[in-house]
Amino acid sequence: MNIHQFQYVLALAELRHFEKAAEKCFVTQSTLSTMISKLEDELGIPIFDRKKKPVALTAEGAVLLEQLKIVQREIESLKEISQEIKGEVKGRLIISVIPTIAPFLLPLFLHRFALQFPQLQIIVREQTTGEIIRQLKSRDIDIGIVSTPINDAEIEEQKLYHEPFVYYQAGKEPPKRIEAHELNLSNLALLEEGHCMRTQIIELCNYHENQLVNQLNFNFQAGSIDSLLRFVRGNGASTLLPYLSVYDFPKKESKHISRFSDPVPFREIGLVVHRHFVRKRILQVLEEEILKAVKPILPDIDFSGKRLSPL
Amino acid sequence: MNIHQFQYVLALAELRHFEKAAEKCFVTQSTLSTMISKLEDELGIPIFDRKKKPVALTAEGAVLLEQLKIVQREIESLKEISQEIKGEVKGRLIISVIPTIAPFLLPLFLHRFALQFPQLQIIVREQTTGEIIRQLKSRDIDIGIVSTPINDAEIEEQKLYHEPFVYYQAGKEPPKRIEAHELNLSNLALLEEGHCMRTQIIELCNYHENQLVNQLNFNFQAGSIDSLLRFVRGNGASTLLPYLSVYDFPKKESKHISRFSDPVPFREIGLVVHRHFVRKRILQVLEEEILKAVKPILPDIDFSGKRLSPL
DNA sequence: ACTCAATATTGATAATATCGATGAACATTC
DNA sequence: GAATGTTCATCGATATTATCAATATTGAGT
Repeated sequence: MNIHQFQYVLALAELRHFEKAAEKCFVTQSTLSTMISKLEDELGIPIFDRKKKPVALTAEGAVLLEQLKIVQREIESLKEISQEIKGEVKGRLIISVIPTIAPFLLPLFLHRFALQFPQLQIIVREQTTGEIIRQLKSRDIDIGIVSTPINDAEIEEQKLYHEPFVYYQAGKEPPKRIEAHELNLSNLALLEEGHCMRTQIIELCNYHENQLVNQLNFNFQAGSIDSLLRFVRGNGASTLLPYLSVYDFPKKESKHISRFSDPVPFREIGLVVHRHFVRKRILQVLEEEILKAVKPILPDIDFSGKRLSPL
Repeated sequence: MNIHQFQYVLALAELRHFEKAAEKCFVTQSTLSTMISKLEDELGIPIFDRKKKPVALTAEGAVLLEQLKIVQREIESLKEISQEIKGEVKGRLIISVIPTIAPFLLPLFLHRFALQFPQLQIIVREQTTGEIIRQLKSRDIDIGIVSTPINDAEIEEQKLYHEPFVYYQAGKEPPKRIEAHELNLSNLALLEEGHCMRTQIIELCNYHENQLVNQLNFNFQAGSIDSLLRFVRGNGASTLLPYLSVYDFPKKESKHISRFSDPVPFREIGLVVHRHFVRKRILQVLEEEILKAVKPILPDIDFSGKRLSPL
């Protein structure tokens, strides 16, 4: 039993073809075939059914595969820890950010962050919180930037900052300051289902015993803040926006913004990783860079003890 | 990099002596030395400081060792899963039971349980809940039998049964039935600190707003039910006992027992294992055997919805 | 029956884990 | 301070095994 055999099995399970799997592992088909057979013999269980059209996993093989993936990941972690210790940060890092953060936060820090790890291939995606958590658990992505808390035993959270919501009213100019409970909820437009910001805002309204009423006779499914804003402007509607999305609005646009007076509704933004994520240095630098970029921009509000935390 | 190298490092880290570690791994000292060096080279980090009198881990080595242990455990799990699939149950199983359960429950099922797995070497210990949880996490033991719930993300629980407490009064004969709130708390003796049953009983008393008063001018630290009972009898004191500890009392002793009338205070007993415990079949048979042994003995009380759950 | 595609097998070879023997470093003993 | 013992590293030889190229086998489709 050896580590290569594990890789061969994983490759074959993925590609379902001996030659292709062999190629992926940089060995010949004969080697792959022999080594997988040996592992099966040693475990005493056939992992693959070679009679099926494209080779398929046996029922038992599927169970073993799950454990093999775990073993493989832990061995990867071993290497990553070594690199961390040596101060080397190489390889590939996949960061996934929710759509109500990504377009505003990423430009603020990503470039400077990437410069610090020239050997690291950084891939950034945009996904909803649910997708991010799922993929963190399956270890398909490395780091998520979402609205915390998540409260999942498999996920570790690292608080970053609190981001206030602001009120946006198209058409007219709302007052500079507004109370949360006096929100005008007619024509309040929201993001489509699946975005945590939608849920947060609905809960915020319920908390103030405002009833959400959509007076429009049609429904628009906005998947991003940008798209939401276009809709709101085009229809004289209103909405809530996260602070970072409006901080660089041109003067003309700023007139449509109301800040909330105390207590300011806000959301908490944080980094999330799998419990077994080991590249602590990357996480630390990422946190530092984000905070360095965001702190001078965010308004200086004390959110401690405030209950209007997200979700 | 290979699996043997992992074992060599673990053995050396444990024994801190190349020859002894080599012996443990059934190889020569030269092999062990070479292979460990190779792993260190490949990782690029010295794991051991060979200049120290008995070889010592380097600071970095200590970090790597933790991950190596994880890898090793996951590979063990792979083998265990294979054996489970094949219906083979071999190897060693360590079960740890809290002292207020062990002497009464174990004789009821252990023999029959062991018979079902003739190839399994079963080791049973007695430890407090805290020790059991700690050792489950470090994977030094396999299964715990404790009073649940534990509520720990790393621990999985499996409810077994509810066990009522009874009241024991030395010296005189208490009534057959007693209400929880009319407990005579003077001279109520308890187990020493660290036993969950002690905590549970104290909470029970607080719940009924009884104040625990020890009128004796000395203090006895009882570490087991048996020792507690001897103390109680010798001093005309009283105490609460778990049902299984009194169900086979001789007639003369039974007279000192009061059962509680509804709502009966009770504790919940359950199996606990580490999240990554994979020998599901053992767990299932263990549960079956315990329930088979205990169900005919326990009184037929409906505990559903009762709030006096333990701790 | 023939052909093709996919996997298994075979025999040779290269890589490497292991061993026994020996060397080097260092502490202990007389 | 020379001798001895302990402990780990190193070396050359050997056994094991992973790998390869070539070929056989299997099964499905024509």
